[in-house]
This record gives sequence, structure tokens and C-alpha cells, in this order.
Amino acid sequence: MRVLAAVSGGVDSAVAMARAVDAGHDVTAVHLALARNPASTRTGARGCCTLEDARDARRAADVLGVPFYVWDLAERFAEDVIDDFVAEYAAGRTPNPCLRCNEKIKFAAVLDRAIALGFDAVVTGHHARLADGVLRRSVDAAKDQSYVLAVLTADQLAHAVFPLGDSTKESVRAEAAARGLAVADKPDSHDICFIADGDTRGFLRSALGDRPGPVVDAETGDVVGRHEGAYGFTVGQRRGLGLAQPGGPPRYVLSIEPVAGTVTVGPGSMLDVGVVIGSRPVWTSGAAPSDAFDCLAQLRAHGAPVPASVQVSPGSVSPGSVSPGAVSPGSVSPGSVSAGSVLPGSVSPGFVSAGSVEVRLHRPVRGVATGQAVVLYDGDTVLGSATITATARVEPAEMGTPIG
RNA sequence: UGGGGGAUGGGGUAAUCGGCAGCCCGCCGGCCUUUGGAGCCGUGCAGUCUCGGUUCGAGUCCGAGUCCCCCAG
Repeated sequence: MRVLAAVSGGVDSAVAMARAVDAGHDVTAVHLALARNPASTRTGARGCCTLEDARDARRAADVLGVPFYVWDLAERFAEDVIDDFVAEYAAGRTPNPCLRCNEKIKFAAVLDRAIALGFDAVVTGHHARLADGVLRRSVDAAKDQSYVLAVLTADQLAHAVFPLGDSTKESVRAEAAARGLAVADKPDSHDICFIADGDTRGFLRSALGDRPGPVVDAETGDVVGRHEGAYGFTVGQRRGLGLAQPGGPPRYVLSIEPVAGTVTVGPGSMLDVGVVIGSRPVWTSGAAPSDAFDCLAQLRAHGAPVPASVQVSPGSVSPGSVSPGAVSPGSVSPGSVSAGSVLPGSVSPGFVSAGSVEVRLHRPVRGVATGQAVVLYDGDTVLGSATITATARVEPAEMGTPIG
């Protein structure tokens, strides 16, 4: 095959490229320039898009004798990932930009261009197994990245190659060293690549400005504090709440209402979620396994999967309303609506119109934020994913029983 | 001025009949991490207003002082 190896400048993509060469593919390397100002070189390899990273990527390609190109996708990245990131926070949700990048950049913009240029597939250094259209977790459970790949459609996966899924991170590093790749000891990247200093709140403030609002206690309804912008908070957050007179049990963010900017806080027990509504589901195989099925659900990257029952609703749902099978405000006890059991206002009509899934968790999961992805697994096989648009503390059938 | 109440780390609070000064926030450190100023962990940092008394032992009881708050002026 003619394949395009997307090389970040890190260890994983370098070894993935090397293995593609070994496998006999006709390999071309491409480094994605995603930052608008790559001149802001950083040391420490915290991100993936610095000039230093570009040099590392080029060196790896040179060692392997692979032609190397740089594609400037900064504008696309800004529109599809960064703008979306900001808009999601403004809407009171907590986005995962890495998912968006895979979905819109690496396996869309890059893949489309690759195919137009005559390539058969894109090779990346993601830790996940992919064979015959079946996406599975990496054998290295600690480094598994199937969660951030679960947003890919069957078509996208048909043109993807992940050579590292059968290897542990440790063995990948050892192989890099053995191959003479200079990035063998480069630290793992982490955090959000386009926020260099790690100050997400500051980044959002510069984009959204001050949007002050109240901090409300879910149990008493009292205003217990004020904040400069609800975008500075995420469901499940404990620290940095700035409560005037904290006392008693620790308080966590339970919900965020973007219009009034109300941040609702309460005890950790109120973070337990039993039902998750996901919109715009993507099925790895190309179609839902069935209308209703049991599986494992993972609600956050590196979260523990929990047994769950899934109900799939078709895409022909009238815009602006949740599907009949989904949790609606009326099915929740009135007193708990403002406490964030359900966030009907966060359901985007455009997403709902593409269908939805209702995931009933057999064990409650704490601190599930809307905007994150729910990824469904059968064992270690990815079935699909959806964007979380609403959560409820218990399943609707049990809503009659007061909780909390 | 009279009467009453209070004083516990950097902030807010708890401690039975006198018996290891606990919790929340904050800070520091660690873990985790290509999402979250996410989460988790730590014998970590940090406190009983001052002086004296009673007692085996005082944040707690007694006396005096200092400061603060409330009510009455």
C-alpha cells in the first residue's frame, strides 16, 4: 500500500512509521503544523506542534529514508478543534479536543488529502488495534487510546493503520532506541497541545472574556459564591471553587447552566450518574449492533468501563427535543432539575437529529460531564461512541424514588 | 457606660463530663494523563489571643488583661 505516516515528533508515530516501512508499504511522512504560531518553541515536548517536534519528526523520517513533508493545517485546526473547544465551554460543556482532532483533522482533513493524492491509508502511532474494521484496545491497557479513536466511522477506519496496538509503550521505546531514533526517550505528551502553559481557564478567558455568575448550593439553593466565568469549571471539579465559607463535606461542581452562568455545587454523592444520553452516535462497524444491547461503557478517557444497557433511538427525531426513550425533564423529580440531574438545555438540535443513545449504567459513575464521549465496548472491542448531551442520577424507571 | 456573646493554622469551622486538636478551603509535594485549572494520594505546610491559677492532664474549668461582635444608650 501507499501510506501516509502522520508523524508528530514523538516516539509512537516514529515507530509506527518504521513498522509501516518494515511491512513493505510505500511510506511517506507528513508532519502536521497545527499551531498558528509554531515559532513559540517550547522545550520539554509538552505538546505536539512545536518547531522542535517538527525537527524530531523530520529526523525520524531521515533515519528511515522516508520522504518528509509538512502540511500546514493550522487554519483547519483552529476552526474545527480550537473554535469548537471554546464554543463548547461557552455552552457549559466540557469538550475533548483530542477526539475532535482525530475526527476532523487526522482522519478527515489529512485523510481526504491523502486519498486525493493517491494514498491508501493514514498510519498513526495510536495505541489501539485495528484489523478487518474491528477496533480494539491496545494490549497495553495503561496506554490504550481506543477511547479517542472511537469517534471514527467505518469509512475512516477503513483507511487507517495503527501498527502499535500489539505493543506495550515500553517495547515501543525500546524499539525506537534499537532503531536509532533520537526520540526514544522523549517524554510522553500530555495536556492540551494548543494551550502551551496549561492555563486552560486563562485561555478561555482571553477568548470569552469575563462572564460572571453565581455559585449555587444544590442542597440549600443558596448562592455560596460568585465566579468570573462558568467556562472555568467542569462537572466533577472540586478544587478552585472559591466558596465564601466552605465547610462540611467537600463540594463538587454538579452542573453548569451557560445562559445565567450558574454553577451548581453539592456533595460528591450527588455526582453519581446512572443514565447517560449520547447524541450523534458513531458505530465502528457502520451500523448499531441492535436497537438494544448490553455492553461496557466508558465515560472518560482513562476511565474504568462499566456494564451498561444501551437503547438506540433512530435519527428521525424532531429537532429541539430529546427522543422519546431519552430522559426528559418531566421524568426527573422537579426539585432535582436545577441540581443538574438533566441538562435539557445542553442538547443541540443538530446533534439530536442525527440519532441518540440512552446508556443505563449498571453501576453509577461519578462526575460525568456533558461534551465528553461515551464509548461503548464489547470486551476490548469498540462498538461505537456518542457525545454526552445529558446525564441523570438514576435511570428513569426509578425516578419515582426520591434520592439524595 | 451597662448587660450579653465570642477569640482555634493563611481563610472558615469542629472537639461529649477536662483526656491523641478533626474537617472544608488554601498552599506544597506525589500519582494519573495526548480531554478537564478533572480526579486520587500524602506521617506534607499551618492553629488553641495574653498572663496566671486548679489538675496526673486545660482549646475546654477559674481569675485578670487585650481585642471583636450583639443588645440597651
